Amino acid sequence: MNANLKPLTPSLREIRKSCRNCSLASLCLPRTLNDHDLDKLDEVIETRSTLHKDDVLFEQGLAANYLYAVRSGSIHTYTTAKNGDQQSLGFHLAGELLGLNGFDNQIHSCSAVALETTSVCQLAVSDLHSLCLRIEGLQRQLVSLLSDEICKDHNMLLLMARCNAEQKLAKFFISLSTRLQNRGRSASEFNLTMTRSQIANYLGLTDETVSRIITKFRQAKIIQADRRLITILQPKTLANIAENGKF
Amino acid sequence: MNANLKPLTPSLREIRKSCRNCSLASLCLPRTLNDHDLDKLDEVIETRSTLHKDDVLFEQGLAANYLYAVRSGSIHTYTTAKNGDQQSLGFHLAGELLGLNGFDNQIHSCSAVALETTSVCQLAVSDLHSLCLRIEGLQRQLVSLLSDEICKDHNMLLLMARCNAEQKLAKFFISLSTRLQNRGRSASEFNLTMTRSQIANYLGLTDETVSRIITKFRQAKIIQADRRLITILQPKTLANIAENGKF
DNA sequence: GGAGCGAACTGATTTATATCAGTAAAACTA
DNA sequence: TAGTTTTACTGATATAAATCAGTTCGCTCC
Repeated sequence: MNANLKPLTPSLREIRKSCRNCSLASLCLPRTLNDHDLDKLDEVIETRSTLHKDDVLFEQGLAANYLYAVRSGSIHTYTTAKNGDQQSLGFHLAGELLGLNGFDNQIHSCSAVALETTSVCQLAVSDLHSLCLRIEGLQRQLVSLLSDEICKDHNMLLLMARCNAEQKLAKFFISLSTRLQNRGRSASEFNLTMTRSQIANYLGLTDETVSRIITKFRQAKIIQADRRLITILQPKTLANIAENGKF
Repeated sequence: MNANLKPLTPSLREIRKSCRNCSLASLCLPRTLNDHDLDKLDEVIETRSTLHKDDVLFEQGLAANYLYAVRSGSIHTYTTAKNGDQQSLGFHLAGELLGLNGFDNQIHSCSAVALETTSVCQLAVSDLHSLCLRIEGLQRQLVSLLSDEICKDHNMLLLMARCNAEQKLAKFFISLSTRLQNRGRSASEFNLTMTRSQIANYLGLTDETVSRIITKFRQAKIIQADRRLITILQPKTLANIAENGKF
């Protein structure tokens, strides 16, 4: 192959600098942006070098200057209390944003760590603010995103306070399944990138309880669970458990 | 007294239309606003007629067109799940904002009801968006507010998942005390505007547990609690319980 | 290819909180 | 002001999930 020919797949450099070519654009970008606006965005969005498992994206207590979008892989966020207690806050999949808390040159209120080999885009908060003044509708989009995040947190509070362990796990699997499906992945079969302990912490349970519920679901043939590989066999039953807390 | 003299206290009409005269301005307005900017804000901020106990400010499922600030009194927000489960999301005191979720002409994801006679200011979301374009720094302030709200929710998740009943109550009293103090009220003595049931729901507990913990605190002389009137006798012990979960 | 290690699972037991079942005292209301 | 309702509290009991104590299964790494 002639080295002078433009390669069929875009070069790394081109990927780096083009939101237009990114398969995630429809997920993380405002729908209303025109070509000109996209160029403006492209100017300020950077791609971090690849993160490996356990690499830190940002750390609680340090300055929060960027908004991040997961391109591929997955990121775990968690907060640490004064007394050392840790609380998992979320698992962010490809196409999802993070860094929405601790905005505006403030300080990160949680840490973010890669669960696997992961690539992220980042956008300086200061750039974002000036872009909002130049791109019609971007401000509303941003406020909308933040507002959505608050709604998600409220749902999580409902889950924490009012759901039993089975409901929590059912809702967790459904959420993963739905989000993966929206990203064109299988809704019924997927690999978990987090440990049982991390799931337990996220749901306000212990490892043992998570294990037991998974076993219970497996025995009832609602899911298959071979280590990290999950297959949802009865989505309707799972949805029913998520609603009513028993089966 | 001559009726033609300007009254010393501003008329109701003046209060209604002037953020500058509002004692809450320093709490709910951006610090950086100059006189001219304040005039712009005054143009679009409205005051709702007084709400009485149990009056609905907004309802889950309906269009969310306003951002609200509590002028006096207190507001309870809660969300209702599909299966009818209710989860209390917060108690909003004078000077605090609400309506930060379900922004941008979306739909309210929670309901808001007055806990007592309450007066609120409201600002149309559409006005807010155009103001952001006209007032330097307001956009950052708004994003910052939303971002703070997310941090608060994350703290609440930590409380739900990792705190025992005593810790939850201790943190609840400390939060109220701190917020009231910031508003110039007593940090050690205050009247609750919510029932034990509402507190219990908010903290993910039952009424009985809340009653028992309050009794325990009272017997340990950490607080006095005469029905809704709370006096904090040992703030340090309370802070210690909030940290460590036992005393 | 076996040692070592962490992750996942399982069983026995404990415990914190929920649930059930009331009482008492405010707070309405007629 | 008597009657009713709501709110707060208390005791007895039940239970879901935590804790404690392992075992087993995959990996990683010499």
